[in-house]
Amino acid sequence: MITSPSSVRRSERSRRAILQSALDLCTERGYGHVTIEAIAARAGVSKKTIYRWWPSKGAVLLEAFSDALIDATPFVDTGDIGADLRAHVAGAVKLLSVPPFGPAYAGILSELHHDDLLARRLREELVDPRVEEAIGRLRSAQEQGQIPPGADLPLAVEMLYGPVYYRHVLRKPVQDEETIATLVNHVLRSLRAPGY
Amino acid sequence: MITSPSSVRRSERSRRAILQSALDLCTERGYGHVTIEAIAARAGVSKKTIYRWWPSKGAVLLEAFSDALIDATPFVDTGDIGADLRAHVAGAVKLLSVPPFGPAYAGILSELHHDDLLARRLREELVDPRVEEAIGRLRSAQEQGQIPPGADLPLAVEMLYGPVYYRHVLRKPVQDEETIATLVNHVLRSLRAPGY
DNA sequence: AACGACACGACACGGTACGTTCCGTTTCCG
DNA sequence: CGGAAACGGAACGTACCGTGTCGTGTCGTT
Repeated sequence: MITSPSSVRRSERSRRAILQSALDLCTERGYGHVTIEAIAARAGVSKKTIYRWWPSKGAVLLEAFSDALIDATPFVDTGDIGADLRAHVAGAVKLLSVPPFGPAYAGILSELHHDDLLARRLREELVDPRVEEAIGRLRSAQEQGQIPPGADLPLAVEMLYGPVYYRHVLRKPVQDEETIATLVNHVLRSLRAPGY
Repeated sequence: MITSPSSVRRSERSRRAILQSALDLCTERGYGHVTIEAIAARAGVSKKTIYRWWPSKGAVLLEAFSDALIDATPFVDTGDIGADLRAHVAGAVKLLSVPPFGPAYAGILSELHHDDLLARRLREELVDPRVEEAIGRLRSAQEQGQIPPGADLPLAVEMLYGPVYYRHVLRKPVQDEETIATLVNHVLRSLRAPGY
């Protein structure tokens, strides 16, 4: 997320304080009260310093959220694709269910429509790579015979992610473990079943 | 969407001018430039008049968008559930692909995180009723033997809507007809296939 | 060790949109 | 025909935006 100067003289202290302050504000007062001015005040930092390294508050939160999501939803391979997908989706659901990460991601998504740069960054730096990883995990299962050869793996990933994140956008209560398991099972079934 | 006074003396002329101006601004200048002040100026209306009947600009656009979506995606029953679902989803995709409705809906979704009232209204007045209608259409197919008796119909609806709308949020290029057909087929397969 | 470049905190600026209030006018119900 | 209510217009203070300026301090360079 580092933007232009990319200098070695950047203050790591300020960077951490900014990211942490942004998340704290998100927890305590909600995304709507996360403003550049509030972040600067809480972090003991000049607004100029924030604008020097990030183009918007969405970009600040994307950097903070991105690390958390990657940690919370690793792509493991235990050999059981069903169990692995359940654990993966459950990780995302759990992360989204607790402040500041749920509100932070909702807020980031809410900026996309008027912030082309942020939208591109979210896709290129977070969504697309993770979709690729998910496809990779499915392909591995495919090679082990758990998924038929001709299956539409990219579509499968969308059918997994789509409901989870769209529900988050609509602010419906998050799914429980059983719902996740049912979703994963249905997606896998749709790949295995004979053509329509 | 009428809020408090609910008076018969309300100016229908102003109401129409406000809704149309909001959509026009969305088309011409983008959702970001749709402000209460801009709507009022274009509609030749006082800001007070807008605030009297709607709590926010999101509520104004929701009223305008809601009518359009309901018109564009009817739930028909030709007896072929696959064809009907394809037509239904295609209607939604097509509506979202053209201004002002695509940007308008993205903008409405972007307000949900800081506007509890708007979120509730969207769910109660648009999303939930349409989910129910979709379930109803699936149940009809179920009674005709096109879908097994024990199928999880609510989940099926989420698997249909989730990918379409989440892609819209992420601003990925909209799906083509073939992708829609594949999605519908997979969802129907997941209902028909034997348990995992 | 001295220099010079650059990130830093601070503060002030004009601009925009917010949501509210007041006023005088118009419209329509009773 | 009288009065209540919605109306358009204008102005208000507040909040945050993104930018500019300035003096300070801290690093690399020589």
